[in-house]
Amino acid sequence: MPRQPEAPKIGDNSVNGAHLRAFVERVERLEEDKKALSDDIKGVYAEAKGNGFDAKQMRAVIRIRWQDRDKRREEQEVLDMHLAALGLL
Amino acid sequence: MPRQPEAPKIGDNSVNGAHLRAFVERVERLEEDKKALSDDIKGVYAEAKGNGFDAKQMRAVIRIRWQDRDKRREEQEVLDMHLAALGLL
Amino acid sequence: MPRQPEAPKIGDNSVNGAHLRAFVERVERLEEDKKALSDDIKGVYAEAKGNGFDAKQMRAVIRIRWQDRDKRREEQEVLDMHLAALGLL
Amino acid sequence: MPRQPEAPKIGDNSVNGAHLRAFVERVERLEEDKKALSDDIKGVYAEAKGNGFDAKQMRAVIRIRWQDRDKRREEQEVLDMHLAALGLL
DNA sequence: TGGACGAATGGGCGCC
DNA sequence: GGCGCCCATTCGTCCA
Repeated sequence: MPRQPEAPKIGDNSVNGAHLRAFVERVERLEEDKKALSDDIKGVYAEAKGNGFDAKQMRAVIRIRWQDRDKRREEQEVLDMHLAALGLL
Repeated sequence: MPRQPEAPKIGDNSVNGAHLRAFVERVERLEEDKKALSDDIKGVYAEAKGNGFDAKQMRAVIRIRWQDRDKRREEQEVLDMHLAALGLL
Repeated sequence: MPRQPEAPKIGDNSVNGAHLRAFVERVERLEEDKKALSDDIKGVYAEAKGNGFDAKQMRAVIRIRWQDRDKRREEQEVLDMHLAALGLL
Repeated sequence: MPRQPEAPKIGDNSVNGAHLRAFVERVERLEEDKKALSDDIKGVYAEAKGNGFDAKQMRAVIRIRWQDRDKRREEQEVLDMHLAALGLL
């Protein structure tokens, strides 16, 4: 018998609601922080623009650097997989 | 003559580069924090799921509450405008 | 007066319907071809698996090679942008 | 003794590598074709849009027709099974 | 207003 | 055979 997560039960409404509310509020709080960071980032771009830099260029640079990091990590993974496949890890 | 921000000049390369680098790194730092928050949010959804709540529903709830807040604020603004128009504010 | 694309007019129903149908059928045909390719790809992975290769590893390799190509293209773009910013392009 | 596919052996590296490379390139080729088709599909949607049709609606239509086709096929299968059960097929 | 970006949904896949 | 993860596509939002 598949044990799906308990559906909300009558009688548990209030406690359940409180539980749900807590989760919802945690998410909302985090989302607010996230939005604040987004605004900060925009601010930095605006400041950079005021100093003669182009946002498009900056984004391109950042993307490259990001890809570099990702690529390094992934290459490491591939290497590990190959080593593991050879029984050397 | 409209004074648009100075384009990068040859000869300023090093100082300019340092300047650009600073902006780039500030953005990258903020982006990392933002990503961390995104992950936290996912964590909360996962935890909620483990307690029998559905992420999709939660998102719907959060969207509604968000709209409500916006609506309230807007209504407050309208009210303030009316009061101001009546010289009561 | 903003000229938004003509809304379907009463009386044009049949011609309009024929027009829409033509677009829909073109998309459907292309989607079928695409699905066929997806199946081919699965076939190749299956064949490779039959020869002792692991799909996960292959995917990792392909992803890396793909990133390489992308990265090259993007770096070229960044270079072009920098050159353009210096008035050298 | 169950003959599971040979794991890559040390000493077979080069031939193995060539083999793997062949599979990888076949996949990459197919993926490119697939991407080309995706782009074609986008092109059709763009063209339709230019003729006043909405992509979202078109997608809905296509989805419905797809489901219909599936349903028809399934019903046909059921019918065939019944006919076969009656020795009429 | 169209394009770019991030988030969200749905489907495919392997694991248990 | 169900479950959770991962990827592809799609949808909404923001900026130019």
